[in-house]
Amino acid sequence: MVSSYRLTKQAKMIKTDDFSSVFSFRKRVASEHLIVHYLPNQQALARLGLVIGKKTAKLAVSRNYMKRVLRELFRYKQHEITHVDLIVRVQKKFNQSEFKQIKQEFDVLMTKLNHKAMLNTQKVTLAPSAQLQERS
RNA sequence: GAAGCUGGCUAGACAGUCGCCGCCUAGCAAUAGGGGGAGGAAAGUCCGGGCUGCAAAGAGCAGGAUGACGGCUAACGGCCGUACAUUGAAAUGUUUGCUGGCGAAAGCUGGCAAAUUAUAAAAUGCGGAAUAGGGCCACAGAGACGAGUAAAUUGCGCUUCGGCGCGAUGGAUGUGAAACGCGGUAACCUCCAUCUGCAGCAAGACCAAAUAGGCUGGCAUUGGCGUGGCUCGCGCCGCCAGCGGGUAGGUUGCUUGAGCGCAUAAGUAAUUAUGCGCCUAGAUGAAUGACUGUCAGCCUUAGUAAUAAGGUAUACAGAACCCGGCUUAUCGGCCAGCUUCACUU
RNA sequence: GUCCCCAUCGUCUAGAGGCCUAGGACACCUCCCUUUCACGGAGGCGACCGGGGUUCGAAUCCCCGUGGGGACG
Repeated sequence: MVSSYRLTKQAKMIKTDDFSSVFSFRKRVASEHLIVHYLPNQQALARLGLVIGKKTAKLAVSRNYMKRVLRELFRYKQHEITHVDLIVRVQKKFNQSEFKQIKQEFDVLMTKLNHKAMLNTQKVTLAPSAQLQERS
């Protein structure tokens, strides 16, 4: 167990290529407010990308709040998540009164994802074509 | 004290745990310590500037903006003062009606309702055009700015004595406006005065990497491009269109500025001058968050009240080069001032 | 961030101050035609994005907002 709960810059996903590769992997888990896309990566940590469109919340304040909350939740859980690239999409907007529900949803999603990703990594190691796709 | 207004300030506070983004110090580094970290509107992008590039942006036209008068300002379509117009209180006054008390009566004194005038504080709006010119004015009406009509009165002339012709007058119908007053409309064109070159930090500068100096078609020094309206001027020398291909990294611009606070002086005020003190965000897939406790706040319940218990985590909303305004959104709280009325001394 | 554009029945649109109680097409509703449906015919329902201003009079002109869309190095 790593002692620090720091969120480093390496754990952030920035480039468009990363985002599109995760989306093209076409695996996801969802709850009422959130959709999480994921792709197992070769690095020693989990990486996070956030997508919150103007459609879900019109105000910049609420969009920024949602980003902060999701980043915070990821920060607490980052060492319990297997090494995947995550993209969290917000499907339905939430505010401060719904924080506890969001936290619960996030935890449930992460345990689900860990479970699924374990299965997937086994498949990936078996199938060489998926590795090729990842290298490209 | 009540009513109606105007202006300003603030935008929950404190403590703790885990984190985010710059800066400074130490360190090879990991990291550690210190200190800082959203707003009054950061918003809309409606105006005005600074700054940067285009020639130090140079001339003219076109286009655009503004418009009482005076002032303030870096500038403004902003602000302040004055004048004019419109609006503006059941608080007061006045009138009318109903009704009560006191009184022999004259009368005095209330209550309710309705109507209405004048206004206060305050809010909103503002150029000229019979005398520069053009356009438009539906319906109604004889007639919409050229002219010209029926009845009435009256003057003159003619008369077959029934009237007819010409001129003048005020008035009628209908109209937003009128019987000639050279109307109304310039938030229709235009004219007058003042201002105005264009683009915007994705401006611009530097570094690195890569591509290219390819192909096809067209025009070519009386030409083309750069200033994205035009002409001249100035600068550069191939240019334009299509096809194909390649980048879309980093540093800087980047926060000390028409800056903020206090005091004094000038001015009715906006504002200005002087002195002293202070440094107050600089992200770039975009930093301020989450949780806990106490006290405020709000809601509900109990209680005459003080208060107690429970809940809610709190308006509008997040800097992106920087300022001055305007407009729009907004839960509350505090302070100051103005007007009218009532009461006390 | 900066710079632009648009808004009219449920949909696509016409409308350059008075002819607008806003026209047309498709859609919807009712009736007729048909044994019935479709086609066709007749009628109806239904809108100027919101608020101010200019004007005698605004869908139209001016200002402020709301919503939607676009472009960039």
